[in-house]
Order: sequence, then structure tokens, then C-alpha cells
Amino acid sequence: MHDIRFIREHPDAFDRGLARRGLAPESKRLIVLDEARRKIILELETAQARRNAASKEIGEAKKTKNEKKAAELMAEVAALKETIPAMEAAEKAASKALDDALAQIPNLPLDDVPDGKEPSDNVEHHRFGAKRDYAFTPKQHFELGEALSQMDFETAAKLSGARFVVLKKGLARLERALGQFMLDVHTSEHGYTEVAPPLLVRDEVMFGTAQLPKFADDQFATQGRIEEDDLQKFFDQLKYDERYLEAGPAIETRHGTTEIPYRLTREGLELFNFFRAAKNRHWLIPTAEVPLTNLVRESIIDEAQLPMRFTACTPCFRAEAGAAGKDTRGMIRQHQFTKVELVSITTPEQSRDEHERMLSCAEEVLRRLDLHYRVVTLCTGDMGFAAQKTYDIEVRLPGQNMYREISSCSVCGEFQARRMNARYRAKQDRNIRHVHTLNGSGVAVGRARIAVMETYQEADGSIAVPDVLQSYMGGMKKIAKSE
RNA sequence: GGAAGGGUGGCCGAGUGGUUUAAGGCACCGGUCUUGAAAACCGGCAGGGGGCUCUGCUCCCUCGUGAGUUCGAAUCUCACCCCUUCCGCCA
Repeated sequence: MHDIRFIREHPDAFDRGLARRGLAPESKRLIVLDEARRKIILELETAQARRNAASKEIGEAKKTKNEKKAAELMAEVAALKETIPAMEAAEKAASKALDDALAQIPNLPLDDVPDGKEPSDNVEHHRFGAKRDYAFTPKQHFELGEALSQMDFETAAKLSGARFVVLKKGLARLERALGQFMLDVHTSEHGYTEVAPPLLVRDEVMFGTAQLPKFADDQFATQGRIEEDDLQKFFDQLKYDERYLEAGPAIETRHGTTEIPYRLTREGLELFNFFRAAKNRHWLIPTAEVPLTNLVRESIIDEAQLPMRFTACTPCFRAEAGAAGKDTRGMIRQHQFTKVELVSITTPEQSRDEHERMLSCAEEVLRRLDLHYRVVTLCTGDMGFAAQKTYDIEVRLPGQNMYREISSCSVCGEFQARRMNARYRAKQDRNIRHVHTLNGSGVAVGRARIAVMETYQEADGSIAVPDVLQSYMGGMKKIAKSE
């Protein structure tokens, strides 16, 4: 969420930032909304101030027995009480219009983010390791997994549909081992606090990290249950407004009378669906970034507590609404996957350095697994909604013969903090300011398993267990087919 | 799912219709004292927003949220949200 005061004071810089993302200018429209808002606030507050002053004068007039003046003042207050409610409603509407508009606008890129439109415009930052030579043609992870009878898409489809998988034996354990290993590295060596967060969260939490309102279609949510009382309340609210209720076709009853039933209009149905969806709903987290970042929502933290660093290994759930046809084979893009997440809460001064640090924490995991990867700085056109700057780590998948994203580390500035109302009290001047937030995968466990499988595959289709994982695998050195 | 009790500044907490302009404490900041620190004492200290002649002055809103009653609401009424405890069910 942007600061309207910044936009008001730096409209050109704001629009330039949007332009770098390939977006049309917004400052003019926002400033118009803001001016409308401030105008009505001024009117409302003038009326309120007069009402308050007159009320005090009433007391004084009564004290001095000036009944005539008191009566006049009371008439004035009565008149103000007629007009103030409408102004209050107008003020609310104007503020909401501005907030709704602001909520739809993505964060601005930092100066050093490369300009570009597409992933191909991302800039390589550095590499670790090198492509390996194989004496055979490396297979893709799903070929390996299915041949081992430890990765089963068909059964998963019976249970849950496409984009799910059942893992067994060594591959199931490899998933667990990777998560444990990563958490241990981050907690015991990188200073992150391990958290086991809720996987189901409220609307406002999803808004805080900016999954809502814009990306609702990408999320899974639980369905609220509607009871009879709720339904009655819903229809009471409609009040036979013809936008929502209309007369249906007449029905001849058994008794020869004609009844004209009411039914929902299209808009009424939409309203009903909205009402039902919002009732007792929870969202399934698409990433632990959501609960971890929101840990500090609606609070004022002492600067001495910063930076805060949180990590969690959780399942993540994504509807993959816009990904039809993409990565349909294998486990690259699933509705459910495991990820170790890193989140930092910092002061504005710390966030840039913390971003570099977070990247190196994520990289360390891949280094110890001895996986070849490259780091790219995302271009302005490829960055996520909330990010100011993002590094992606792309791991080499020899079977796919591609580099694929395995981690994404973003600094968000105060963009999310504003949405969450997360602030800190500065040590120096005791002022309250918004914190900065950062998030990164440290790293995606599902994709790390794929990378291990494809990188460590052997000619016979078995998979060597990387040294650092063997202790997490009960000493297992090789994942091979077993009866 | 049932019942009861709650939601007040960064934190704790008083306040059940009218100097609440929200007591008091803790924390924090400044000062006095001290070789220094602690203690003690003195002073300051909620958040958000608007306006202006903008280092300042001033106004508005906020006691979970929204509506209502009233000349007047933290306080009363209604609805909703959230939390806690107990009971039931349950891994």
C-alpha cells in the first residue's frame, strides 16, 4: 500500500516507478480522489468543530440565563445534526475509494532494479557450481520417480486431481530430510527463529501481505457454512431492492391461485455468493510468508528488537489459476508443496543489507547440497506485486536441461507494513515509523527434491543421497528401487 | 456445538450516563543529584487524520467494529468481529 502523501508530493517519481513496471500513470487519478477526500474532511470537520463549539456555548448561555441565545444555538446544533451524517457518509465513501484504488497498485521498483518487460530481461547476478557431465542422458525427475515406484501421479489424481502427487519411501523421506536440513541451517547458523504458524488465515492477513484483494483467484479458501439464520439475515439486508430481487414467473397453485415468487437477480446472486464465501472463511496460505510477516501486524515494536528473523517449513497451497498448460508434467507446479520460508522485519535503514544477507542464507542451502545454480535480479516487469527488488535463485535441472526458480528473495520496503499497520519506535527520535519487510524461500523443498533427483541420478535410475542429507535419511546413501 | 465472562494508550490497569481534557503503575525520553551508575526526586510521554501564517499553532476522529438511545456515551441498547474460561466432541 502506498502512502498517498508521498504520491501527492512526488507524483512524477511515482508515475515513473509505475512506468518502469510497464504500467500507466496513476498519480493524477489518485490525487483527484485524495483531493475529494480532503475536501469533504474539511467540510465535515468544520461542521463538527462548530457543533462542538456551539454545544459548549449552550452550556455557558444557560449558565448566564441567556435563554434566547441558548435557543438560537440549540437550533443551530439541531440544523448541523441534520447535515453531518451525510458528510460523514461522504467522507467514508471518499476514503474507501482512495484506499481501494491504492490497494490495487503494486510496489515501486528500487533504482538499481533492471528495467525490462519479461523474464528474459532479468539480469544474471552470479553463479555457483557448473553443469555436470553425465555419461548417459539425464532423465527428468518424474521419469526417475515413477521408475522407482516412489512418485505416483495416477493415484494422486484419484485422491485430489491434477497437480498433486503421492510420494513414498525414499522420496517421501527425502522431502522430510530436506526440510529438516534447511531449518537446521537457518535456525542454528543464520539466526532465524523457527516458527510453526497457522496454515489457515483470515482475510485481513492475506491483505497484509498483498495476496488480497488482487490475487484471490490464485488462492484456496475454506467454504463458510451458511445457517438458516444467516440466510434470513441476508434476505433481510436485500430489503426487496429490485437490483437484487425480481419477480419470477407466475406459478399456478393447486388451489387455483396465482403466486409470483421473488428470485435473485444476477447481481443478487453475486451478492449472495460473496456473502456466503466471506462467511467464516479461511484462506490456505500460499506461502509461509503470509503468517510469518503478519506476526508483527498491528503492533509497535521497539527498535532494539529489530531485525527480527523468522523461518518455517510449511505446506503451501496455490490454485495456479493462470497456469493452465504450464508445467503439467511432473512436480514443478503443484497445488500443494512444501517450502522453507525466511522472513525478516527490519528498520528502513537495514532492509537493503538484510536482502543481501537473506539471499546468501538461501544460497547456503544449495551450496551445501552442491547444486549448481545462478542468481538473477528480476527486471521491473517480472517482479511480484509487493516487491521493491527481487533476486531469484534458479537451480540447474539436468533432466529438464533448464534453470528453474527454487527461491525468490524480495525486499518489500514499507509496502506490506502499511497494509498490516506494522510499525516500530525509533531509538533516536522516538518516532513511530513503518517497519520494512522481506521474504525469501530458503528454499522450496519440492523443487529442491527435484533438483537433487535430477542432479544426483545415476545410470541405473537410482539417486545418490547428498552427503549433508545422509544423517537426515537414517544413513541412507542411495535411493533405489526396492520390492 | 452449548454456557459464561471479557476487548480501555507501547504494556498492565481504574473507570457502569456529566471537571475523562481517560486516573494510577510499568516501560521509555529529558533533567536534578552522583567520580560514574543505580536509587530517589522533578518534568515529559497514546494513535490516526485535516487545516494554516508549518522547528509551531489549531481542529476532527478513535476506549474491538458498526448502528442506535440521549442535551451529553468508554459507560445504556442492538448487531457483528475477536479473545478467554468451562462443558461437549475430537487428533
